[in-house]
Amino acid sequence: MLDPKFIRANPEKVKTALLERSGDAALLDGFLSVDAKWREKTSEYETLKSSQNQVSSEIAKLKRDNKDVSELMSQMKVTAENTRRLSDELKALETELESKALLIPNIPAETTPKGKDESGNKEVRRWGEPGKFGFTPKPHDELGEKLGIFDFKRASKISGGRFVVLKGLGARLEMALINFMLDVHTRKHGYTQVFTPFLVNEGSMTGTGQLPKFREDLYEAGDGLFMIPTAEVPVTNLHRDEVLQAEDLPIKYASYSACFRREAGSYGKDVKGIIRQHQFNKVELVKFCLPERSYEELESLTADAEDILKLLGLPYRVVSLCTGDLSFASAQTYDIEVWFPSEGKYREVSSCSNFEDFQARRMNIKFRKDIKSKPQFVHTLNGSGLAVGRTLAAVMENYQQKDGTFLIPEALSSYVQE
RNA sequence: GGAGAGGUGGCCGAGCGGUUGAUGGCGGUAGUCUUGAAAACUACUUUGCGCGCAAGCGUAACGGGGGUUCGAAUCCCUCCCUCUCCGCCA
Repeated sequence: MLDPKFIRANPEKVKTALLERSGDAALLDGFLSVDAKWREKTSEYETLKSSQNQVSSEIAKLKRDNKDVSELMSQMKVTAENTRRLSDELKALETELESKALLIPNIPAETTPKGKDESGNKEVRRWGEPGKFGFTPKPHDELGEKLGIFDFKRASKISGGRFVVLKGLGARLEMALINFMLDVHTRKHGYTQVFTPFLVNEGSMTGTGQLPKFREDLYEAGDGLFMIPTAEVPVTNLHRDEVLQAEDLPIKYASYSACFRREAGSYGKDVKGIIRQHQFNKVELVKFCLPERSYEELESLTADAEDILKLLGLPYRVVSLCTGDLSFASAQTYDIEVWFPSEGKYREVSSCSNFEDFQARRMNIKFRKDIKSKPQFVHTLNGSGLAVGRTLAAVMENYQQKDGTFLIPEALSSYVQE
């Protein structure tokens, strides 16, 4: 959510930003007109309420002196009627205003490249050289099925499409990657590990921005609960409605979770392999930090995620998403893409974003500089560190041998030893 | 799932429907005293929103929502959450 005061003061700026990220400028006009009505109604209501409060306390005094107040009270019946009516109108406007405000996306950072879609994204850097194979490299799903470590058939029997069963070394490697990533982030990069519920309530989904706009992407579990599409949701919401101490910032969490996505709009995309699943594992990095430091923190968070690929020896590149490709809540995002030899291209394994105070405002997460200063919103960031299934696929493809087996990267060897 | 108890300011904890934004204590901040510290004493110590250049004024908030009333932390309804006991269960 954007700051209403900022929107009022800079309507043109917000409009430009909306158009850049292919948003709807009518959203803004709608917000502003309801906002104007709301402010007018607010002052009308508060004025009336003020006089009502005054008379009420007068009645209290008179009553204590045993004076007759029946006439005053019958007069006040009318006033009470009016304040009730105004308050109802005000509430309706508030609801409308809130629902409009929740649909306005974040404003892209100055440093976010301008562009209308994926083609406007800017490559920032590359690391590693794609390996040379003396044969045609095979896709990971083919390797996995041949080796008996992926079972798509049985997965579709027990669950359906876009699921996989990992077996033997496949299952072992998946867990190994999770533990390896968590170890690196906690021991080397200083994150605190958290393990959270995979089901969250509606308030949490609204806080991080999945709701109200992206309900169709989520699995609803009933009883008001939703299955998380990423650990970002429970972890960022950990500090919802809290005032943090400035000296505790930045707070850095690393969290493993299974992630659940309906992939409603992706029919026909990545139907083979384990690239796009309804359920997948991910280690997520989340930070809460001082506003003036959030862009430095974005750089270091991205570097922390990249470090996993370096340690695994997987070639990758970092791409800065352009305004048109930016996700709803983000001000700036770096995608980390790992090399897939069978496709001859880089594919996303991590998305690292600075949300500035967009999520913090929705979740009411503040900090206090010192005891005397007012609380203000923190900045929140997150990024995958990394998507586990895709990393496993990349390991298999990049380390594959001519005979259809693959080597295990040195960094993982201690994690898969029997 | 059944039975009971409870949700008040950073924390603990009061609160006959009427100067209660809320007694008191702890904590915190500033000051007095002291060579320094402690102790003691004094004062201050919630946040959101609207209006205003500002000082400030107004309004709202005692788990959430609704109701009764001139007036609700206090009464009624409803939902949520926590705890205890029983049942069931990895």
